[in-house]
Amino acid sequence: MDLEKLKRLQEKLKSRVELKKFSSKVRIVAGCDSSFPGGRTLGVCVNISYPGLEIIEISYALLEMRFPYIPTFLSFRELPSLVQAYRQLKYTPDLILVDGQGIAHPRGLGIASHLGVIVGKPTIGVAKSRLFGDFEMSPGPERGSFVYLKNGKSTIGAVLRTRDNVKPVFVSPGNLIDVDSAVEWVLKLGAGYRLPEPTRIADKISKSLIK
DNA sequence: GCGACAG
DNA sequence: ATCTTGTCGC
Repeated sequence: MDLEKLKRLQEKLKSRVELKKFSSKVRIVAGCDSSFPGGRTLGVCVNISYPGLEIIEISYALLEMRFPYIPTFLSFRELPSLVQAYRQLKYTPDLILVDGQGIAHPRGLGIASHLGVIVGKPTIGVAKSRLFGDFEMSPGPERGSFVYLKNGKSTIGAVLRTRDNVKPVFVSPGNLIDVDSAVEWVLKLGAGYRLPEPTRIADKISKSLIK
């Protein structure tokens, strides 16, 4: 594998990322996540209703693993199965949440942005830990408080508390949405857990599907 | 050279 | 991510 070549591909795709206010009507939100049973990759996409937050449909794809885990190159490992699973969905979601970073990435193209560019839909990255970006202090202890993630002078995401006194998550826009709308929607899609329902359920299904 | 480093 | 049981706390 030629990482320098992949870096150039990421930089090229980054130019197709568009950050804008998100104000579409939302009826369906997809959650995407993957797991690695044996030497393979299991990509899972779940369509959830909004505001009901009920499961509408589930799709998945199991492929041979072609790429190792290398920080900042996560999408080359997880996207093949995720994109295939996404394309098998019967309904097109209005918004997609992905387990990982959006633009909060060294080259501005985390897995949520990469997927967003490929499918041309609004995406949000929700990660359980930090990859890139700086923040002065941690957010307040109560659900809803957050601090912005910065890259120099530009805002690239937020460290958001989704539950009282629980470790915050890292939210960043993937494509066709901005930081504030991303934070707003992650909170709207939450229901008492650290992770928003789309990603939490996708992760849950991904793990139980292995059995 | 050293430290950081999504899942 | 994955390997893995019970256990402390709200």
